[in-house]
Formats: sequence, C-alpha cells, structure tokens
Amino acid sequence: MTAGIAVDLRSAVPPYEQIRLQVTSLIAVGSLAAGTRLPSVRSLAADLGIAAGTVARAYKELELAGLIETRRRNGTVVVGMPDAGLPSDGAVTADLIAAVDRYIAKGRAAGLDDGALEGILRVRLGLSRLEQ
Amino acid sequence: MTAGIAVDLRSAVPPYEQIRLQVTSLIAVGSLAAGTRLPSVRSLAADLGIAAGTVARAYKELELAGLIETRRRNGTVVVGMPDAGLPSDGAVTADLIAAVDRYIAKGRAAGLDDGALEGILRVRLGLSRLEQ
DNA sequence: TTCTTTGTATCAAATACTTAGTACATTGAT
DNA sequence: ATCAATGTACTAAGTATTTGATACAAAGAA
Repeated sequence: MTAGIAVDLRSAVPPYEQIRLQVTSLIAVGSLAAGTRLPSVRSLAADLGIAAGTVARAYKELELAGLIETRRRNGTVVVGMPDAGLPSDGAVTADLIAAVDRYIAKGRAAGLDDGALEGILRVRLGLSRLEQ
Repeated sequence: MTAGIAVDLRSAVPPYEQIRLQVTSLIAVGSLAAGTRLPSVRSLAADLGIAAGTVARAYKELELAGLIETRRRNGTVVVGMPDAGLPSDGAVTADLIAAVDRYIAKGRAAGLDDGALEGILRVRLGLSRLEQ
C-alpha cells in the first residue's frame, strides 16, 4: 500500500517534496497515528514508480523535522507532530503559539505569503540581513 | 541609496527573491510609504553589486503583485499593500504589525532569541499551510 | 528634435536542484 | 553465523532556475 500517498510527476513540486508534504498532512490530520509504520523506501518507490532515493530523501527530511523516526531493520514509524521546538514552558508556550497563529491568520487575511510574513518579522526584530 | 535593501549572495535564497521579500516587508511595515520612489534598477543593482536584470525581475514581480508601479521615464513608485477585499488596508496593516509585535513581546518575555522566534514562525507556517 | 534616464526583452552561460542507480551499513530474524 | 530487509551515502546525469550582458523601447528634459 502507499498509505494514501500519490505523486504527480507533471507537477512543478518535486516528488520528494510532494511525499514530505503528504506525510506531514496525514500526520497532522491524524490519518497517520504515532507508532504507525510507513512503507519502506523501496516499496513506496516501486508503488509510485520512482527511485528509492527519492522516497529516502523525503523520509530523511521528515525525520529531521521530528515527525518520523527510522530504525534500520524496523523501518520507519510515525512519532507525531513536533511541539514547535520550544523550551517546554507549558503556559508560556501555548500563549506564544496563539500569538504567532494570530499573526499568521492576519497576514493570510491580508493576502501575504509565507516569505512576506517572515520578512515582516525580521524587519520588526530589527534584523536587516536575510539569512538561511 | 539602497532604500534599506541588502542582499546576501551566499544565501540559498536567490538575490531577486531577497529583494522582492525585503521590499514587500518594507511596504507592509510602512517603511516605504505609497508614492515613494524606489531606486532605479541600474542604481540599485550597482549598489548591490549585481546585474540590472536581477533587480528588474524583482520589480516586475512586485508590480504583478500590485505593490509597486513602474512608469517608463519616471521610475518605480510604491503603490501600497494590496487590500485583499478587506475593510481599510491601513487598519489591516496596523493590525498586522500589532500582531507581530505582540508575538515578539511574548517571545522576549519567555526568554527567546530572534532565531527562535523565526524558527517558531516557520514551523507554524508549515502547519497552517497544511490546513488550507 | 535630440538626449538621457528609465524599465523591458531575450538569450547564453553559470549555477543549483532533483533524480535514479549503485554500493554500503545496520539490524532483527532464522 | 547467516540472511534478508531496511535506511544511507555517493555520484553522474538530466533538468530547472538564476544570472548577467546586450540590445531595445518608452518618455520626459533640454
């Protein structure tokens, strides 16, 4: 099975990114619960008609993001959604996340894209240089 | 003058995109008011040490987005933030800045540095993108 | 008109990204 | 100990993106 994952080779979004996005969505939505094992890179690649390395790349980025975890022989399993990577300060965290979400919501309502929201934050932080 | 614009050639973000992002941010924040004239593609390119076509590309995309307007001999001037069918765009902008400032204030209160605030925003942007 | 300054168009070259294939390392099962 | 299934590393090839240079078009100024 493909675990509900599909790729469109004609899309401008590269296959590895489509996979990463779909797995992230499925985990966020709850369709892939923590502990669920994902298909192996080879089997998913075969089902999708692409190379194993392409699936491996998606898995690697997902692991870096903390969404999944790979064990050599045991395959790859879902961990869950990461908690924004904060020094876990229960109340402070919830408050902060609520604040950033309000900012995002207002930005989206104003028609701004992700890059613009990041740029505005930088300007307000007083950073003049773009990084990353 | 560069109107407060700078590019980092080592960045993974291409120069034309850095320019587009910075101009968008400066307009959204109010540092570039409607009517302000931007530097010519040649002078900004010379100041930044890049080719005129690169600046031109950024300007073209900004014009397509409705943020700026170009007149042949008169150069390029700021129009303002496009209002996405919302009440007054001035209010929307002020609202947005207030929101990002609240976020920054809460983050600072929690002892977070600039990098952490940017990282949290990125994580949340990734999440909200899935919900669309 | 003629000049000068502006943005635009185009295209070749450079650069970066993505993929597929192959060989390798790891690890639990037999 | 051996096997088999897993993820990983590496690399060459193809593809896409980005840039820089040049020539062009528009339009106000002299």
